[in-house]
Amino acid sequence: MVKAILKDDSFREYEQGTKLIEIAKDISPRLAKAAVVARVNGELTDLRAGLHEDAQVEFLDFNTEGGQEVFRHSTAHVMAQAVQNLYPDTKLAIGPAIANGFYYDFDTKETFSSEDLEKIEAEMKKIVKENLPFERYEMSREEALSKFSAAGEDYKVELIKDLPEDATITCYQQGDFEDLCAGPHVLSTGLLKAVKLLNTAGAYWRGDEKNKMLQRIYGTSFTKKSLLDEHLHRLEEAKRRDHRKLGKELDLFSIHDEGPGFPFFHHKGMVLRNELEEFWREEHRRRGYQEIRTPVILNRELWERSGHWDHYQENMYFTNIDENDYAVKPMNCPGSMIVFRNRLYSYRDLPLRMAEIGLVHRHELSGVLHGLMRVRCFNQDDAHIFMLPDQIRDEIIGVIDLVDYFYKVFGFEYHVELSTKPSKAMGSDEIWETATNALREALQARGLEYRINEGDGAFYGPKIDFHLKDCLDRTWQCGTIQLDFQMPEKFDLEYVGEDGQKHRPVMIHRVVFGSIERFIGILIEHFAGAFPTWLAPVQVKVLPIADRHHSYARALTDKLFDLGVRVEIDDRSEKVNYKIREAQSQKIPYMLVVGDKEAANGSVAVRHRSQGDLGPQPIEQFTEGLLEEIKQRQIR
RNA sequence: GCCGGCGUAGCUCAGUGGUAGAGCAACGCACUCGUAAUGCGUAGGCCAGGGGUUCAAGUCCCCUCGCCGGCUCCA
Repeated sequence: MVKAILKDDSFREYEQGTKLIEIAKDISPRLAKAAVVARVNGELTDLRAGLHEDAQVEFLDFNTEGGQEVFRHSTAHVMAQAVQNLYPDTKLAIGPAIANGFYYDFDTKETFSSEDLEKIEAEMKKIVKENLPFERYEMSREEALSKFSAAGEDYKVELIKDLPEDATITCYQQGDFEDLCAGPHVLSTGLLKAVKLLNTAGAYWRGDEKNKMLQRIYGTSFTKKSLLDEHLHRLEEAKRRDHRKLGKELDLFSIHDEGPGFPFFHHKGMVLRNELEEFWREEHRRRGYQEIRTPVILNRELWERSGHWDHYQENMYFTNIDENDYAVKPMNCPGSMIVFRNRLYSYRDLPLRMAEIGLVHRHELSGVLHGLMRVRCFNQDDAHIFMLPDQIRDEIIGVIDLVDYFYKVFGFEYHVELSTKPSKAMGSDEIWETATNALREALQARGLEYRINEGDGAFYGPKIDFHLKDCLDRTWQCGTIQLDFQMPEKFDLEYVGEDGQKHRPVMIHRVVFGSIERFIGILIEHFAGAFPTWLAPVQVKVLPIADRHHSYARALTDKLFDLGVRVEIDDRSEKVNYKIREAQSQKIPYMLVVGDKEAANGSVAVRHRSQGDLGPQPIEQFTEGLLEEIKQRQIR
């Protein structure tokens, strides 16, 4: 007999080898019905597998992360089967579950059109209807190699060859389709009731652009059609929040063929942007930063010295002045180096926090441009902190606090990554080790959870990245903290220490918004264009009901204007309903309807864009509340 | 840059080889109105750009540019 120890620490005994699905049924038929996969001693395991020793046993349904992943992964297998049924000469690459679904990469002469996706989906439905069991079996390395090379599955052969010598090689089979797979899988295809193939895309084998480009099909699946419909509906809703769409509708910015990747900011976008910068300056002043501004174009020698000429050239733009080579800055740091070196600092001056909102240009591949999220010129809210080695930890913690404070003001949730030494890097392994550890310690001291992003550091140092999500849950790097021992060396930076000797300072590069453009993109999608009042391009719209109310409405508008409120009046000969509709669709926080009653007693009828009609208020009461809301930067 | 899709009025989109359309927006006139669209009228297009096929091209083919979804890359 073996013990199955359940989540509540109780246990049940079964004969050795009892299938997990039987155990689930024994506990509760409902549990067995909902279960997608089991977790045995922390390992995801097929429900069909037997329990052979005492173990912690847990059953995961579709509502768990692991359950969903297994469910989607099984759907990917069914898709691969459907594709091979319809297009027999297709070779299979890989097909994992991803955040909201799954994909599978195929090598085939066919180019899949949307009609093909429908055909494949129909074929998948057939396979689901057949309710084929997913069966697992193990095989030796040789057996696996001969099986998959005989089948012409070159990519699988490559995968097998890369498995460690002693790895257990497993295959899963449903019907006559089998695939190399570590598993686990759901019991049978019949569970995969609601499937939708979403789109196709090219993807390099193993993500390397030197390799062949494969065809990837993305899809998603759910246990019930209603859940799938809900998900598809959410996707539609998300498209309405797209910053590119809202940027146009709200007249914030535009991007033109005349400058792909170079956004034009319109007046309303600039108002928003200036508010962000004002907030930024206020907070940086408070936290002991000074502000500088350095040129956009600097000569070749500088970029050679900084290492950008060697390590970053393919992303840079160049020009020639008086027969000398110059480059347009892709980063602000070399400019800051020059400012630091401009005079001699004492250890008493450190840490020196030197901020710059700097316009940088980077040559990005045309295919990656995306609204304001990825552009070819953007403003970084940069800062370079020069410090003594023993100030590193506190300074990093200070920046982490700053980023956290900023993101909370906007109500953003974020996740953190620690990126380590890339292949194209300057400096010794030891220095990288020290720098990476300093970042890690700061994260731990602050109790922040983080992921390791191997090899994704900047060429001059490791970094902590702060990622935010857009309307489709795609994540974008915004804030970053990079520790740099290289630049001070390259630029021969020095300060005079307590001992009267010259010493090398350590440096942090950091941004909070990251790119102001990208941050605005995130901001637009996060609020769906309904910005907090302090950021709203127009904060109040005054709506006179008829022409005879114009003078009262204008006096009111002037009064608000004098208080520093961004106010507009809609004095067109239109009905109030029409004016409200327009103000609503512009997502203006407050509409003040004024007619006979208001003009008579000096009041305003307040309408809030999301709370609706708030009724009449004396003007002073309204302005008082409004100014307070703006001052506090409230989200409402 | 690579794979696939797309490009028609300011915006959203119809238009399957035979005279370029609608709604909204703009402009004009009337209406003076109480919490999400008043009515009537006017104007607006080198159908992304270039080349080709055809008696005839928005429509079919080729090239270029741009956009969208991915890959790769990154703030």
